[in-house]
Amino acid sequence: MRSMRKKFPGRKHDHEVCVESALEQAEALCRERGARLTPLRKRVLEIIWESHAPLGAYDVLDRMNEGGERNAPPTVYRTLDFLLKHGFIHRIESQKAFVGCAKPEKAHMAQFFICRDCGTVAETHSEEIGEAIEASATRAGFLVETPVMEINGRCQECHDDE
Amino acid sequence: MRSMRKKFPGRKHDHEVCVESALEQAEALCRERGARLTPLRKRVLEIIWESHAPLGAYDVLDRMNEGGERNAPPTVYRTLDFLLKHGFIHRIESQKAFVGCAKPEKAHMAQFFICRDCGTVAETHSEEIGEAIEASATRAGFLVETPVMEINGRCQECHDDE
DNA sequence: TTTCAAATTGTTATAATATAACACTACAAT
DNA sequence: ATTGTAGTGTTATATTATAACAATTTGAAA
Repeated sequence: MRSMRKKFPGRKHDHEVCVESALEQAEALCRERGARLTPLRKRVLEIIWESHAPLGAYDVLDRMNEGGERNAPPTVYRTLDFLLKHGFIHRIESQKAFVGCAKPEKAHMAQFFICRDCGTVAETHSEEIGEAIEASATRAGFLVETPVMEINGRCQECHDDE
Repeated sequence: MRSMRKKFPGRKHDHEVCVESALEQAEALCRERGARLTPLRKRVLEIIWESHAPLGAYDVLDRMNEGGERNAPPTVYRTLDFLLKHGFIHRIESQKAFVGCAKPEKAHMAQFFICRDCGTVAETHSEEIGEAIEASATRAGFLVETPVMEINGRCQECHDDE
């Protein structure tokens, strides 16, 4: 079944649908939670979702200010904090950059596969990895809270290209 | 077998032995590789090994300059790059900090268990986790190169303390 | 509706982390 | 001794992130 391989957001998936659905999910979750997805926050989320490659805080800021606005760093960092807190985005530690979250509805242990060529990040939620980590942690007497798993390498499309 | 639990560097393990052995290993590997463990590099490695908690670049710099020296940031960053390249230290991405490597002899996929209370980092090399990641990567058509696994939580000693 | 408290956003300044660029020195091989 | 390379010193600056406080907006109570 070829399509099973396609965990990675392909080069020509319908990205508009992808963004719209992310924004709608965020709206719905904010409504549920009594949080406010203000125009500023919605705009930042939209900017981050413009691609599946992580975007640095100052890149987001530049995009926000393209129309001549004068937003300053604290504005973007505060907004990113809000989006992080609600699980709408993730921070990719190894890149100091932010990417949309594919499963914002509940906190979860995620793995990020990051392609060094195209920069695309795919998020997975493997039970198997989760269990392996728990097992390893237990042996060390360790209580897992927030694991960071960023697996750098090359995606199918990029190594097909050579 | 109680001692099996002790993957974590305990509060009272013999840390001098720990540091000395790390320095000796680095010396030996440099000899093998025709690399030079200069006094500067040795000193930085020693500083990083002073504890099992990761140390920021500027903390290292401060330690280097305690005797009135005037080393500047590029000096420490260059030295850290050398130590990273040879696998003598790791960078903990989620903390922008550096910690000694327990297995410098060859490149390896490692997991870091990081205690949020005492800051201690324990390095493990679980086959099981490695295999789970490879399996997940294969399903996504992904070629793993350098995974970053930083598992934040609490170590045994710290949650025993409450 | 008015008013108030809390949340959000704006603004200025600065902290913390990291690198570029170029000068100088030490060392090892001829 | 000469010379090329690796290592170190030095100055300046880039990049990422936050502190502190002011102004504004908002939603709900009075």
